[in-house]
Amino acid sequence: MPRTKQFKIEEAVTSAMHMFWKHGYAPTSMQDLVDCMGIGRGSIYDTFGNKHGLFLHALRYYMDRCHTGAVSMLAHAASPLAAISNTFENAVERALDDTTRNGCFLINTALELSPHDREVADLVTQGLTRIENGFRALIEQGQRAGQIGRSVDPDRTARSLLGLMIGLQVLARSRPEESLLRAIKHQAEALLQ
Amino acid sequence: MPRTKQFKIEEAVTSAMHMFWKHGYAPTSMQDLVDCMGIGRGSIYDTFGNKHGLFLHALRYYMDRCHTGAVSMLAHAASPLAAISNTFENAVERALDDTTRNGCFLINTALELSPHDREVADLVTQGLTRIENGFRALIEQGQRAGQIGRSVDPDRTARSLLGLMIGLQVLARSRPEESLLRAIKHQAEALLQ
DNA sequence: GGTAATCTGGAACGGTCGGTCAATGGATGT
DNA sequence: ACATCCATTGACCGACCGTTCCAGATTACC
Repeated sequence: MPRTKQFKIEEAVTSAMHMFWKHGYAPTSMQDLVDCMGIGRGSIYDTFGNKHGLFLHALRYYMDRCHTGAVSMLAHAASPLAAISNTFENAVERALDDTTRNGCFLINTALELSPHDREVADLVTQGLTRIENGFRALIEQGQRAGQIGRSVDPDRTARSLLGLMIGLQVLARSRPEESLLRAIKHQAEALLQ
Repeated sequence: MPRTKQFKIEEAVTSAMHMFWKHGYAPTSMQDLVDCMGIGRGSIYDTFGNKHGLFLHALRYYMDRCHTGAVSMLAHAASPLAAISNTFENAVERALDDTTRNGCFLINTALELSPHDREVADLVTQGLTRIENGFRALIEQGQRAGQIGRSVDPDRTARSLLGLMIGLQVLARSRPEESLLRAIKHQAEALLQ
């Protein structure tokens, strides 16, 4: 009966995500989004409600993508310790390759919108907690495997790793010098001795 | 001959700084600034050129204030080790008191504008470098005083402390839970053993 | 092929944006 | 007292904001 959607929602959200990721929420105009998503204004409003709704979709999509990416990376890692190390190594390499200095969409959003936007803040908290819990689980696995010392406190160390990862992502966007990023990665590994 | 300025530039910049600090650059409108600074639009443009110029003034003012604050704090600290510990403790306490979740203006700005604004990026780099150098100097002082072990690498540890401090400030704005902030502070101290 | 349902792109909306400017006001030197 | 000159103000500007709406195109079912 009805005409079917002409665009792939996922592709549209992906384009919007990259736009918001690079420029942030406020500086991205609906016209920017119309241009980069390749669909009309009406279609955007019909599908996502408004700019804020579209942003939430983009952020959720980013978080899902990161989550599945992390899960598959973890599955291929040689050990829990290697998984953590790889996570930081990936972040460093992405930061050095990334000439557009995008950093991490979740963390960019945490600073821009968390204090003023409840819905976004909830998503951000959920995302950060997931990272923290991932680190903790890996530490505990590593300890059970005898690869990480029992003297390492899983709670506290997971939180410290989260702190270091956030610092890394902020520097990736604002001061992406290799020596700086590598020092932080090295420190993350040192916490697990 | 001429009429003298009716408002104190420093007070006006202070008001603007708090506005930008809380809301960021883009979401702060000139009308917001006119309202909070208590002077007319024309006076703002005469004195600071434009919105961007005013922002640079506000950021420079913030950095100077932080710098002098840090210097006086350091002068009163019992030791280099205590100075670093106090720096983190202050950050934690400010984050817990700060119900408006402002975080650190420099770091908020690093994420919002550094990739897209050369002048701001230069200021941010300078600010971050100053923090890093401050940590390194304190570590070296602590080592000379025999309070910090020789096994601590000043370069790498200063960079790690910078990473942890950034993480702390991001979390202050996005997820200010005491246990989280305290874990990071604790880790900062642990790096100096 | 008719028809109903939906998608689509763009014109148009009121509001707000950053920025300008002419008129007013007030302090100083004569 | 007056002339001078700058600070100050707020009305005003064109541009752009997010959002709405609609006319026309397209599709799936009868």
